Amino acid sequence: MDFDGTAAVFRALGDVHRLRALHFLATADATCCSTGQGVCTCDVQAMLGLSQPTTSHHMKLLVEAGLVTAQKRGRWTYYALSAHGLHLARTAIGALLAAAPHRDAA
Amino acid sequence: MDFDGTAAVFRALGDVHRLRALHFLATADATCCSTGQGVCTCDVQAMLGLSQPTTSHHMKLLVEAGLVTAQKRGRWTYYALSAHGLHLARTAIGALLAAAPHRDAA
DNA sequence: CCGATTCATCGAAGAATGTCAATGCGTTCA
DNA sequence: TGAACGCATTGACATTCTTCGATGAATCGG
Repeated sequence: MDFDGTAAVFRALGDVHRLRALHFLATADATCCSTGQGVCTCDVQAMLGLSQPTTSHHMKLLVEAGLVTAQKRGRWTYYALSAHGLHLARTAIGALLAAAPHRDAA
Repeated sequence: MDFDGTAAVFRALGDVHRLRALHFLATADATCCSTGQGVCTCDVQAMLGLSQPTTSHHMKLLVEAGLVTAQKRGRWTYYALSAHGLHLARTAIGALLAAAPHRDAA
């Protein structure tokens, strides 16, 4: 098991703003930014209410963790969820959950 | 969605030593410590190679995150996985993964 | 071209985290 | 009762993280 890589993914998930950004990417339709082509940095920034550099920093961390893909098109950078890091996380959680006492599985 | 609680769980998961401790709890048989009654702090400490206070600190964080239960029996504190936090984490991952593009072309 | 726009990077300040040595607390055993 | 044991807490320190303002790089419109 790749503890270092898995811990890095969880560390990226362990921030409220990043978690909110991921949830936003999961539920946003394409008609957000002025372009209507996807979710760009300014959309995430407006949703989070953080400064632009901070938003950019968080998105970079998510990309590095393999949770998000970034695609630069013209002036805008569009983000989308990536299954890479999410799979890593789910595998680890699943392995632990399989060994956990599933008594009150609520 | 409870972003704060979920982020707290992920933050607890985002450390190599804590991840290793969880994996240890998931795979350890009861014949570890001198007592043979379960996994105690000294077992985790020996496995991690950290100091006793640091180990205790990590285990406390895991308990607070709902990932581990602690039971004090005599002189020893026995730990076990808890489904509580793990379910929170899996639900969040599942929601994101359901919205992620699941074409594993790469 | 020139200005405006979108975003990334840099530098710094404050907060949070990981770590250990020293100490305290409860339990067990002689 | 006293000594040893297992563990939690405290205090301190170094590292990392979060955040922002200022600045730089690339792109589009006029």
